[in-house]
Amino acid sequence: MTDAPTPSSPTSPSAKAPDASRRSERSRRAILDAALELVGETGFAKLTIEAIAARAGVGKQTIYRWWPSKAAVLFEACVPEGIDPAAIELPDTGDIAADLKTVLRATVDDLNDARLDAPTRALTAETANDPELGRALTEKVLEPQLQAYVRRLRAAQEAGQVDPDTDLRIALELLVGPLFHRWQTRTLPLTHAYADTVVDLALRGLVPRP
Amino acid sequence: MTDAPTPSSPTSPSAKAPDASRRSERSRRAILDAALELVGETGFAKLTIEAIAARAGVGKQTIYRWWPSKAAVLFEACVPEGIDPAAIELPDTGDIAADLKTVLRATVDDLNDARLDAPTRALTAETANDPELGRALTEKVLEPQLQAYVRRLRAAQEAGQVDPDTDLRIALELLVGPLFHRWQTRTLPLTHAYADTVVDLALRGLVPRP
DNA sequence: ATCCAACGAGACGTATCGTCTTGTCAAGAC
DNA sequence: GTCTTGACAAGACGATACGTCTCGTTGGAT
Repeated sequence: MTDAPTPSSPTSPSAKAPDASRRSERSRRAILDAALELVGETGFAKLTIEAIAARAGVGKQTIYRWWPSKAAVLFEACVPEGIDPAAIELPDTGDIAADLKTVLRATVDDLNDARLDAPTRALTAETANDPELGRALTEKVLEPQLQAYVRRLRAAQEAGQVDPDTDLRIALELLVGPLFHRWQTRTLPLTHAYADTVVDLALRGLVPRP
Repeated sequence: MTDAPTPSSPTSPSAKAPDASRRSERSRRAILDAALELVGETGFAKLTIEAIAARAGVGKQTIYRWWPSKAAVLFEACVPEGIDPAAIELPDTGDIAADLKTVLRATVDDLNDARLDAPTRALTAETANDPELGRALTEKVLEPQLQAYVRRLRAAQEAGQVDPDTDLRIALELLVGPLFHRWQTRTLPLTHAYADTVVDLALRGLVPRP
């Protein structure tokens, strides 16, 4: 925690400092691919660092050197690094209800996709034990998407389709919260019809009062 | 649920059938108490069967004999068996908005209570890897509460405070979904003010149209 | 061309798993 | 009152995965 490996950087909080410029991209990709394969085959609970290393044809140390946990590996495998948070944009046809239905239907499709569902559930669950992962997931994935909702809702607000006094952050949660709740609890199926109804109900609460 | 301990049932799918009538209630309580203590001290991830057994002064086999997983132990420790699902009732003062705010504020307080927060998060997370636990949690804890919401909303519907065409199951999710979303993602704090705003926004979408 | 840290491989000690064995004990059977 | 039975506490056991640590080897930086 307190020692600096290279004398040039005494402020480094972490113990060692591997040289990223010498890192093997080939090994990195093999590790991420192996992790994705294995999590699909055996699930996250049975996923082990040793199995990832074996499948990737890689020494265990190479994994431990660059990632703090198997969750971090899977996170990087699922979330491409080079996404620009500001580039995420919701459609804007001028009809807020139609646009929200389009987006929430797409979200429903994603959550029903087995390939995305398993890793997403695993990572979401792991945030309960791994606050650092939770922060990364929120910052890199969740918040950029939520901010896109806020921007779209603000446009609707300026167009007079949403009550000007409404807190858009809460408005957004009124839309995605129910979807998220059903997905997490598996109480009832996630369908396009459900997404549409949520939008209709939420919007009736968001439109300006006469 | 379906097995008979006496050898008269050869169709029992499981291997053995321990005799529940000879079970030691003393050991059972010691195990549940130890599990609760340890999960508070070290968290669910570091909770082990061996540690529970040691703390409880119990042989490991006694745990393996009666519970399938550490999650099942914690579940039983958190959820008293003798609760009547139908006995859960939301307040009904005739004012649906006030009643919902009362209940959601109480839920906020529960979720902010560290003693309840840790085990609840652990169990919720574990459902991603343990479908059986998820089913038990839904059936014994979640659904009884959600049904209480539905009953209260139906009363409001019959009193003309909620649109008669509204699907009450989705209405309920519009209320609890946002709370649940904030709790899970830890994006923003859960406050009474937030609960109130959610109720106001949701209800404006649920009131009958003029 | 040289250097050196990352690399693949895997040995190592530790921790926990879930099963199995042993002797003790209390409740029901006789 | 004695006998039988099965849960119990304790812990040995082999298996598995952890995270650290050598080993040579190798490929990118200079």
